[in-house]
Amino acid sequence: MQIADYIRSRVDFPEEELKDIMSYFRKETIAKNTVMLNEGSICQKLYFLEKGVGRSYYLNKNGKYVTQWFFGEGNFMTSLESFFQESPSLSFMETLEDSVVYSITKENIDYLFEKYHKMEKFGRIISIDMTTKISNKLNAIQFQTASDRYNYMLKEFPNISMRVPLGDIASYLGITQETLSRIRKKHY
Amino acid sequence: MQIADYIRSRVDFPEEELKDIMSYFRKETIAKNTVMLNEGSICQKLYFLEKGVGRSYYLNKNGKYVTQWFFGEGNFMTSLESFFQESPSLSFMETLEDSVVYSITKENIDYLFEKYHKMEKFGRIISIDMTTKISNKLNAIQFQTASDRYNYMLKEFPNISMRVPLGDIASYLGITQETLSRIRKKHY
DNA sequence: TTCATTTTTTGATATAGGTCAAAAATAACC
DNA sequence: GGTTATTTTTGACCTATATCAAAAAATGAA
Repeated sequence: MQIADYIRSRVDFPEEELKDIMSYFRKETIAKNTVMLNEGSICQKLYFLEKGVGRSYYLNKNGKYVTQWFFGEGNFMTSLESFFQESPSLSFMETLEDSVVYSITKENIDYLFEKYHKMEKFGRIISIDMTTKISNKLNAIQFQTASDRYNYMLKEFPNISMRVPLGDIASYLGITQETLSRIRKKHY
Repeated sequence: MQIADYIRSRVDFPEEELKDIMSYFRKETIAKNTVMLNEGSICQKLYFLEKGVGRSYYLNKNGKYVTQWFFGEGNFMTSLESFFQESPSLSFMETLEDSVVYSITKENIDYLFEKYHKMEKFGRIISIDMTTKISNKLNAIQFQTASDRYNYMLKEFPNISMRVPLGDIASYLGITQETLSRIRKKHY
């Protein structure tokens, strides 16, 4: 999915505004397993993932890496609070495949928010979408068995579940990798 | 906390804009244990809770009511997707105490979003805040023991934890009420 | 106040999923 | 292509928390 199409699908910008907005995004290619953001540093960019997969994760108090979120094609990828509040990130962010992204800086997106009323609207709509998605995860995690959680994963990230390490998925779902392995076996 | 102060704290509206915005909110008093939104119906209003406590909850597939979120004084209260996407709500919403709220309709808030660029900004900021909060809950729930979860609850909702039924908190935290009761006992 | 209802606590037992350890299967690299 | 490193699977055992049941405490209505 192209970023322009994605934006258009959410807010009907006049074409010349969209063109201007697009000019602030920079295309980048990022190799597999590149850590794009470290814990403690401030997230400098908002990425739109055109191709590839990424995840955010953090180091929990038992010294284990826990996946917080997966990012697939056609989605924005960032550490939301760190980027928007310019605060030290609590999590890491990395690519899990060679990826093609479009990135924009905080400065530029703020400029666009100021410049275009519709850009703010776009920001609001995207944020509400994100809230809904996280809320879905929460509902899945909170009261469901390990195997229900895996079904949620398959539904929410249909084309990611088979492309990323099992351990990353297990920690995302709050179960151990051994348990996930056994679930997959039953699942055939 | 007054709603005007809350809005001011997030975005610096010119006073006359704020005044106009305020005029679209209607003060309401809602008695304890009033169901404000039913599962399946479309959430008609966004509420700002000036006084009282509320919660949203849903009926899970085992026929149990599960608290999804608590709303305390000085916060907005709504079913986000239902209100903004005008879709049937997946959850119920109720007051847990006699409450004083300021409400606004979807139609009016959309009008204000269109009218004031800064209103869109306010909407965006609020949504990001909400995402952060949900994300905090998720991190607490996902990998922590029952007792850690209760500590999260105390921290996130300091002045709510002692005002609402134990069973409502237990389901919010994804544990049984018996377990929560035992935790509270140890807690001294 | 008293009685009925709801909520919370306590006790006994069961179980889903965790932990630890090692084997098997894949993937990465010279 | 063979060797090493990484990831996944399998097995045996354990523990935190669920479940079920019933007593105690708190709340509310008349």
